[in-house]
Amino acid sequence: MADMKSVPGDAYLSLAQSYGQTLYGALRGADTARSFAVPPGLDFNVSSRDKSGESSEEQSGEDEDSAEPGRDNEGKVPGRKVREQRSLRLSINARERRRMHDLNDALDGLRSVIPYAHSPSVRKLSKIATLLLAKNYILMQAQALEEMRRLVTYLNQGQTLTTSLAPFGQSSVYPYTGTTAAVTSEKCTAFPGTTSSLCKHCTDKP
DNA sequence: TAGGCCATCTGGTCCT
DNA sequence: AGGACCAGATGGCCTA
Repeated sequence: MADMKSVPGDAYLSLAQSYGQTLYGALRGADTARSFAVPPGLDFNVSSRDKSGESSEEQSGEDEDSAEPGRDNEGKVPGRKVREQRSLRLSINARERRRMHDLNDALDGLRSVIPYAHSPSVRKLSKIATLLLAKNYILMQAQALEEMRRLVTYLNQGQTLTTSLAPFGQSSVYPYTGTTAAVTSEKCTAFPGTTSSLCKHCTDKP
């Protein structure tokens, strides 16, 4: 929570812009549809009520009335306050639901850009796996970028590779060992279709 | 059947 | 006051 609050305004804006692209996006696969499906047991509060809007909320208010037959001095509709509270609660619930759907849309967007097998036969990444994989992917990209920078610097120092070039990272002239290129071909065991260098399970192995 | 994952509800807190 | 965010609780679904 503190982390969220500490995000600089500009960063938050840029995040929000990309976030808005996925907001209410039309791309909702089968998995997403499953995620949005309302559990049968929650139908009372969610699906039927949200679809019919306010009228259904009033119906729940009437339920409250029957349970609470008291009448105030002003002759107001019995349980009106209860009904208002119920209505407020339902609107808060709907807002929270929408927020979580937006969060899931963002996670889907994240899944779509990190390298793992996106075929239907492969199980969708869990939320935690998505975040961990994304973090490792970012770290790996940063490492690769740094390595490329060092290579460019090295080449700019006047060294010419006159001899036949060995595959990247295995050159006898280039002093830095290519870790990323070598590792990325290995497959992860925890997340099928993913390279092991992205997976904490694999990278943590001794 | 236990455990993992998920969606939803709910009450609390903070911010505008 | 209303909205956003968060965390805990709860129950459903799926898989090993």
